[in-house]
Amino acid sequence: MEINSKQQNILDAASELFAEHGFDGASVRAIANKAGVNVSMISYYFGSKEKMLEALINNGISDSREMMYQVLNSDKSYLEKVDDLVALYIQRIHKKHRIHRIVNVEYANGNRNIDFEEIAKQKQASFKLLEGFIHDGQKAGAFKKDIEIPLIIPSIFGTYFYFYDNRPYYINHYGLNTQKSIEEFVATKLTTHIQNTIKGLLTYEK
Amino acid sequence: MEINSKQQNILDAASELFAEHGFDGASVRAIANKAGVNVSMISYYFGSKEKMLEALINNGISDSREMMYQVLNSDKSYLEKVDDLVALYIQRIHKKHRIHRIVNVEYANGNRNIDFEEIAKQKQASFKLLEGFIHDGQKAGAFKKDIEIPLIIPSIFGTYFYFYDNRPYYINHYGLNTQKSIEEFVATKLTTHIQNTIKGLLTYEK
DNA sequence: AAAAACCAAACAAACGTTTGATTGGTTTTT
DNA sequence: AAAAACCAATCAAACGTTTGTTTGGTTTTT
Repeated sequence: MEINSKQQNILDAASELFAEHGFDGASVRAIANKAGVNVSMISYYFGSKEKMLEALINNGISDSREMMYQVLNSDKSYLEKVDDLVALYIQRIHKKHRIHRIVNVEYANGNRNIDFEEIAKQKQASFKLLEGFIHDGQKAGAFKKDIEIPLIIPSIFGTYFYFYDNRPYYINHYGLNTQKSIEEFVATKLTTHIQNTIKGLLTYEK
Repeated sequence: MEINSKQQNILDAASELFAEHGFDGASVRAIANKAGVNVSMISYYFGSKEKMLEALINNGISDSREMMYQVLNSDKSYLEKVDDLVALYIQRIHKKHRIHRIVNVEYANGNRNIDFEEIAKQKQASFKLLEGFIHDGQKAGAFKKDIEIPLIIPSIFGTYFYFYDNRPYYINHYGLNTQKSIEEFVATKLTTHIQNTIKGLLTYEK
């Protein structure tokens, strides 16, 4: 499905309102209003509210394998690659945090009949890449044995999302008054924290 | 506000449906139906749907300081205390994961006018305890310097929630076919993973 | 002039809430 | 101790509003 600029306006508005209020909490009228179009345009362009959500998801998620390859095939050390990988993950998820949030919620409750197969495939492929990298690092002696690899992604993305969900608290705690200062915090302190967490996990021996 | 058994039935039903479908996605009729009461009982007992949510939250969240004291005042080593602390966190959050999920969502979007002050106070007190513990461990040389302490909680809770949100994936990956096997996985592999993550974070030197 | 884009209005369905009546049991008055 | 008053609990029905979607017609683009 190709998306023209007006359709993109609608998807952008929907993305913001879905992320903020949830699918059920964001009415088509509110979305149309925010996008500056007539309510009926949503059905006209997408068929229904639910299909609009599907279009939103399919348009928003992009493959990350290409960029992972670049990181993994550099000539840096294993631990430096961990840093780069985490930074890449956070950067990508933060850029599209609204859509990731929506996908997460809708995937978790499974109420909408949306096809998540394509996303599941990408996740699986991305995981295989990560798994191979960890195994290589273990063989090379850079990482310890006994790592629960499937739980690494939750540690990275989960930390980010929990931080983001509790933004009001951290904005107050760190004095992040502008959008820019939040961006900076994510790119620096939060990213560094997660990098240290993962490097610690991969090297920590009881 | 004191809660009788019938009111508790309603809150239990609401807890399940809110966690599954979100506040807007769970209708009062569905909740009343699940609880086996008449629709009007919700307004009758709680005043409104939103006030029921407030009662649900206030009744569900319990103070964790007492149990934290016990862990922190034991005669174990710093790293053993980290293990105990993480296990305590996960155990408590998992026991009431529905309510924690709801609180997280509603706190994040801030659409409902619910008073989160009491919860914020508990979080802050709990954080101060953790912060003191980390500082002590740093002085004792058990933990490294330069730890972003406010981000430790996101690393613990975030990992758990991301895992829980993506249950379908992990159920398939680990073959967790029964509720019991999920409970066991959370108490063993997931808890161990998070313990290792935090211990790694606290001791990892670049 | 045919096709695509757009819109105000209307639609049935679902929403949270309120209503007025009824119940069964307790308290107060006679 | 019988009669009257009272009460919380419960219910089906209806309230006004909002929901997502469709309609029929107009405007704009090709």
